[in-house]
Amino acid sequence: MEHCILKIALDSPLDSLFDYQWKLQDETVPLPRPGQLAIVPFGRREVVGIIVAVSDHSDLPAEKLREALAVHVQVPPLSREWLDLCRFAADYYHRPLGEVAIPGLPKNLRTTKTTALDKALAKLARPADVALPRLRKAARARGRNAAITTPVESPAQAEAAVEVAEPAALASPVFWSATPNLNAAQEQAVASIAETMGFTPYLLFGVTGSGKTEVYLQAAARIFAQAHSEGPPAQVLILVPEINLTPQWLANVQARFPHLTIALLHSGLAEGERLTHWLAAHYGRAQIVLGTRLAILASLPNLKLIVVDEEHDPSYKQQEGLRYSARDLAVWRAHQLGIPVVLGSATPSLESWQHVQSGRYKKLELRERAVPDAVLPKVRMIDMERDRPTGGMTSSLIKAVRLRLECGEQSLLFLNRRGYAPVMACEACGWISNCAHCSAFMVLHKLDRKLRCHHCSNEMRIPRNCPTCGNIDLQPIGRGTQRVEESLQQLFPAARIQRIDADSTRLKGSAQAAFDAVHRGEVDILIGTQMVAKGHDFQNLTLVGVLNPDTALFSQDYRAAERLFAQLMQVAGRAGRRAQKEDGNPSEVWIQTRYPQHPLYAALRAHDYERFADVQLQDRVQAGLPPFIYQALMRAEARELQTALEFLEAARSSMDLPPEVILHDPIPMAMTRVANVERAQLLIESTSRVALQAYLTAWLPVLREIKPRIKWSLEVDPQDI
DNA sequence: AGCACGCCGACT
DNA sequence: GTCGGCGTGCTC
Repeated sequence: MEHCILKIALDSPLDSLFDYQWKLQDETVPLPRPGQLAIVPFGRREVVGIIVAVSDHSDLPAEKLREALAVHVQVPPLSREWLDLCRFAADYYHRPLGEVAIPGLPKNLRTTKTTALDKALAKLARPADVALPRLRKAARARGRNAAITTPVESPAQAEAAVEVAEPAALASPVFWSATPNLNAAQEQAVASIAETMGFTPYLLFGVTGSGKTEVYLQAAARIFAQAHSEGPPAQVLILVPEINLTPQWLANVQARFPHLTIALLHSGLAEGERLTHWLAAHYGRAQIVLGTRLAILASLPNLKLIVVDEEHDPSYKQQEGLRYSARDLAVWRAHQLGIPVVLGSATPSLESWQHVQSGRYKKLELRERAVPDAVLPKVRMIDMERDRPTGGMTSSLIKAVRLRLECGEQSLLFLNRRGYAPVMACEACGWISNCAHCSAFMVLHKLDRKLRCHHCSNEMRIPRNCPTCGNIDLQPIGRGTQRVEESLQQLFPAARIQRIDADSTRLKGSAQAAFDAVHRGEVDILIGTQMVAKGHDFQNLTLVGVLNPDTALFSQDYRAAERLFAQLMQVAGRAGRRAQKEDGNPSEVWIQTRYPQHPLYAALRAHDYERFADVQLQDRVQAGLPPFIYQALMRAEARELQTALEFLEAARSSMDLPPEVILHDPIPMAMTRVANVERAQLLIESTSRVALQAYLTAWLPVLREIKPRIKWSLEVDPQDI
């Protein structure tokens, strides 16, 4: 045999593998192996693909086959398990394997040039005492948001780890620093996780401050210790919802495991760092991999535990391209490997809560706050009908902030709307600042003196007078964080006010700088969007004010209430993280609302997630909504709305329906037009996940034949409908 | 998705 | 006369 056939997955929407020839050389050159990367000609360009199989025949005529150009022998092959994970995700979300497997790899591995790869491999091979100071320095410069690898190996071992696929065993035992005592519930949770034999999904349910992090870390420590006596060092994957949370997590993890190599994987890394960290995980050298949702697709040869912190968080769902749920893939991956997975939350997703009810997930509950004497903040409603707000703030809330200022304690004001004002309007003629390209308003950004559409790149200078009637008295309507910041400056001229939202943190590192300022006590009043609500551990923060949560109460989106409850519980959790000072004020959460009696707020006031969840689940059963039904959503877009609707109509009638599957009417999307494209959607539902999947599998090839061809996509388990 | 080919409008 | 608009066709 002179040639063999490589079956290769490429990052292309074509749903197939591609066959290439590979010339067999003498015995000294090993045969390509599945999981290796290969450079191949594809059309007129050269791309990197993954060898999925090595075979001796192809179904294609020989003249169509081209030769693979090279195989990446520097990098050990991706494992069978990793390829199976990608294959599962590809099948489940109905995308080609290559579109799942390739984009998850660091860019520097996907180029035909190997200079960056060689550099990274050299870095990994370099003796620890040379590489480390440079990484440390870079990390410090970047506010600890960078690469921190702390190898324990001798130079020789580091070399070995780079050259062979299998990681070298650690010579030294696994250390971890002295740990705080656990309370009984924590101890039991740690024991359950660490003693797990085989696949077990756990829901770690506990309010903010109940010590979930401690449970993850000590469970990890025990798993490291067990693995150490058995074989290669174990790896633990920790997923967090936001990039901004990784520095705080990194500091925690490093303090606990100062001798272990930690890899970070999130989209904020520079490409070089990304490659180094990815390789550290791939070689099994990084024992702790900390990252955002994309880290779920990392190569982890010795994975023994997966943690998904704040598992309810919507950011675990990718909202473009391959629309996967990192949390769901985490559970699948744990199942595949026969290992425990811990989903942690104070406000679990209703999906996970339902899995607990049905016995599929095991609940581990932390009822007390772990810090002795820390008490749950008191939640109060401010009736906005009685106490009319000025500048977005009621007099009660202003008074509360002033009290905290006088005590030298920090306040957080939460408003999930960035910009100065969401709309600008002319009171004389009724003109409003509609975007010319989207069905949305242009948002007023006063500092930039711009009206800006948050959905397309459309910007314009704030008009001096009304574009239709010439009236010079244009008014901002409603308020965003910038406007509240302005009011606060007037109300509290001596206070140090910090705004944290997507606009104020656009520059790299600025978010971290802002959070650091808060931690150092250089900020009195913090105003922010959901960016500040998640996970940050503010020690001196004792007041949380929620300015305007009501809009979500009556939303068309059936998940809005669930999201609002989680968000409010989470932002409430920012208050009173530490033990209450003897002479201090109790931590408080003030919620401005026009519906103080609403059941959602009643549950919140009682810190009663369970009651809230049970009521929601009952509603969902009765209404036939997830998690009791499975959904997929097809979206189509075109210049004309009619074209998109007609396409979906054709799609709907293109195939006979099995009895368990329902197709709804095609409808325009809630935001019909974005950047001059009209969008419509078609909802597919079934009481059976298997029936839904089978239908989609059969349906997709039919859809690809529908003419005229327009842009469309399919999302499984959509979050926003 | 890229990338090229291919056939019709405003410019050096 | 050409630069370039995006329709459609192909990629082992």
